Amino acid sequence: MSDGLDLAVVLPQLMRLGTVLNRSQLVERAMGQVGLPLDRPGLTVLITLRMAGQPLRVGEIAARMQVVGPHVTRLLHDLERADLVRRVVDPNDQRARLVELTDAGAGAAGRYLESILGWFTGAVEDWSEEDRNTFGRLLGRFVNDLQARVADLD
Amino acid sequence: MSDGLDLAVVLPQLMRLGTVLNRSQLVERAMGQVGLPLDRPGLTVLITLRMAGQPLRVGEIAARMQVVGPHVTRLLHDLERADLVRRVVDPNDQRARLVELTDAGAGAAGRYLESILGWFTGAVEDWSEEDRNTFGRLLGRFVNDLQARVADLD
DNA sequence: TATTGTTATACTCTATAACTATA
DNA sequence: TATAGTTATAGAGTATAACAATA
Repeated sequence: MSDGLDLAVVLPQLMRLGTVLNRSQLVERAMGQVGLPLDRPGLTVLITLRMAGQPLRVGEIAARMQVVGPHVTRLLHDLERADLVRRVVDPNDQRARLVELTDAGAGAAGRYLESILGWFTGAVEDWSEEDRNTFGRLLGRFVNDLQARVADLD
Repeated sequence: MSDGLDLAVVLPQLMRLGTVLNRSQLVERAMGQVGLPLDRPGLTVLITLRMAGQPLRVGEIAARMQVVGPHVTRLLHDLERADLVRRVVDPNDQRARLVELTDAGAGAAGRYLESILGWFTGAVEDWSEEDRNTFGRLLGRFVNDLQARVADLD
């Protein structure tokens, strides 16, 4: 009932969750369904752009992915060669580049998102609507609290 | 209120959670507090053994970490050189090795766990006890359901 | 012949440092 | 001088393949 007891239960769950999300062949499976082979971080770029709903600067993509700039540059190189994204000069700042999805890229990102969403749907489809809502609310709060603490470390 | 809507909210949260858990300097900070520098997967081995509460075979450690055997062998090499674990032949099977924590290893694992647990404690210390319990319950169910689905893919 | 673990090697992902170009 | 991005290089983490020892 105390904090310590709760956390002793929650922590292993979180570790397992991290493993499930990162190490399972979830992304590879989605690639099979979508039929467009891509490396994982490249797919993350695509999904980041898709969820943003607008072109983003290279630096902004890096910030949202929580990786470092040069890494994104390399990923964009491959995505551009595959004609999934396009780099255009930011009209407001000649130094910056705006990265936008091509039609092919937007389509692929959408299908990937659909595939991954569908996979998660199965995990909660037997839940009551109340449990789903409660879980979504508490999970959001938890992630926010964790992120705030991470931010404090800087 | 529909499945799709819930998931559209939950999925980004999960992605953020994965980032927080993996990419934040959580482990590095714990190392600073504990004062024993270690690489992340090596620490995972230590914690895996500590949570098991008993010596484990190399293969069993790999299974729990969801990595491949040879990788664990390499990690154990370093941990053994640092006198944190010890490999003994399994009396029941001469092929197998039982890996056990040394006193130093058990101490370090305990301090690491304490440090990391303490960090998470802060994230939920303002929550009501009911919310904490509910969250723990639903999170456990969610992870179980996800893992079951992952297992089905094999 | 199947299983446990090890060695050797290669691949994926990400970071750091040095640089170019605009501001 | 500071900022946006790129290029080149290095490092951490993990996988695959080939092998040795025991079952």
